[in-house]
Amino acid sequence: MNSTPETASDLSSHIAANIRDAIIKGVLIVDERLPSEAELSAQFNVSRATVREALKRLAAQSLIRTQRGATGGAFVNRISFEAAQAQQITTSTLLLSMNDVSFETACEARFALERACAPLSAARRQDHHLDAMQNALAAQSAPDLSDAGFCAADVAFHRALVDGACNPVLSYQLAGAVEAMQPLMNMITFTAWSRDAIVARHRDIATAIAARDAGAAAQGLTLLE
Amino acid sequence: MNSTPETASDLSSHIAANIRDAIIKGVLIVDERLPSEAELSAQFNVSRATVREALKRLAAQSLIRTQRGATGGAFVNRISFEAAQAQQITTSTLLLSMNDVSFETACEARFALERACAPLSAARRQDHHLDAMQNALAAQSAPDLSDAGFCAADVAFHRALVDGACNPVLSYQLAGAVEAMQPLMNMITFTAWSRDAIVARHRDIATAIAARDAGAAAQGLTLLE
DNA sequence: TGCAAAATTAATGTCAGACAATTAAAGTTT
DNA sequence: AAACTTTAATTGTCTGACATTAATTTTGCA
Repeated sequence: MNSTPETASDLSSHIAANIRDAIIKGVLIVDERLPSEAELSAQFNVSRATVREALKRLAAQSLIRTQRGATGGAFVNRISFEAAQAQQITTSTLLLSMNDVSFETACEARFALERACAPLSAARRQDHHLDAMQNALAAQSAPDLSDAGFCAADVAFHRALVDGACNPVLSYQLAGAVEAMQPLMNMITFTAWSRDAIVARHRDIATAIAARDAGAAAQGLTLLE
Repeated sequence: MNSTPETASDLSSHIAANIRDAIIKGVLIVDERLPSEAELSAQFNVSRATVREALKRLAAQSLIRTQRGATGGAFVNRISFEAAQAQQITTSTLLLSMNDVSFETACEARFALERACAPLSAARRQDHHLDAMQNALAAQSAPDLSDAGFCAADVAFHRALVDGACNPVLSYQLAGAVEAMQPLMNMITFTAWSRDAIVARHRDIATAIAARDAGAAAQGLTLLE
């Protein structure tokens, strides 16, 4: 019911909250044009500069887009999973780096979530998901790969696994958890041995997913943890 | 490595992206003060109004906060799980309402995620989590409760279940999935029978979590789906 | 007439300068 | 020493102007 506390005393916060609520409640629908900045400033009885600051706030949340020109203006955005994911990844990453979350806590969350989508992924994965996993595996097997590169390939592998569930809601929710791990992992130095162990587990998981074997996939994830 | 595409040609987008990257890369650390608006406008060679629009964009993402007065200015925010959750819930809710995601898809995601944290919740739940579940159960059992009220209590129950895992990362990620379901559920009319069935399942789950029985909790969630 | 070029118009983007409001710190008085 | 006053720095807001963009209308000419 409530959208955001927003007790700030700024006029621009207030106006942004006002318009945001209208979008959330469906008073303003997707692709509908908002009144022009001049009209808004008249409606809210503030200057155009203040209205603009409010609109920039909304634009930062991808709630609106603006277009210049005669028929331009601010339009309600249809929030795409893609845009939302990008934002969520940024937020999740900062969240972990700023709140000294332990590697264990983050790992635990990630693996719990991934185990949840392993059965779905085993059931629904398509060829391109398998290809993506194989590519990531190949990348991780390169002997002269940097730690950062290894981690990046690791993230790619896990994202392919998650995307294999073919559920956009799941992919969206998990993208943050998976990607946000990367900086934490980058702080770890992988020995040749641990790399081999990880790649071996990944190989097991990929095989299980390819064979549509949910149990084996879950088991592989458990061992990886 | 990359933070946001941000190919927009606005100066304010550009400046916001610039500062955002500095925060993400750790050039600007938590609680550090940014240069004043006047200094920033000199540095970027733009007007103060443009700098302000950039700062409002960052404020909308909770990346900075501003303070007035002599020693005021813009400061890098430590993003709290709480604030991030609130934003994620807003985004998730809009995402579902704007992209005609089917009730089934959303449900599938939610239950998959919840099953993932059931074992952790069984292991770590504390008394106040159990209390929250019981309160939600009691609310849901009231015979003259509106559908919206029933859904709200449902959300409260599931959030208590998730929070029982005592993993802030997990709670953060799942809050969006759980809360965003509410508007979708509100469109459903529950018959007295289906309400009783749901409450019975919830009771089973609560009992299982209280008994630290992970298997029974997972089973209860599966039946609920 | 038909079509291309030019003018018009309406909107956002940017700028400059001013003043109001707020807050911490320095200074002054009792 | 404590309470009050002044000062200075900074964000918040307003006004009015001009630049830029892009759709629409008008004009001019073949």
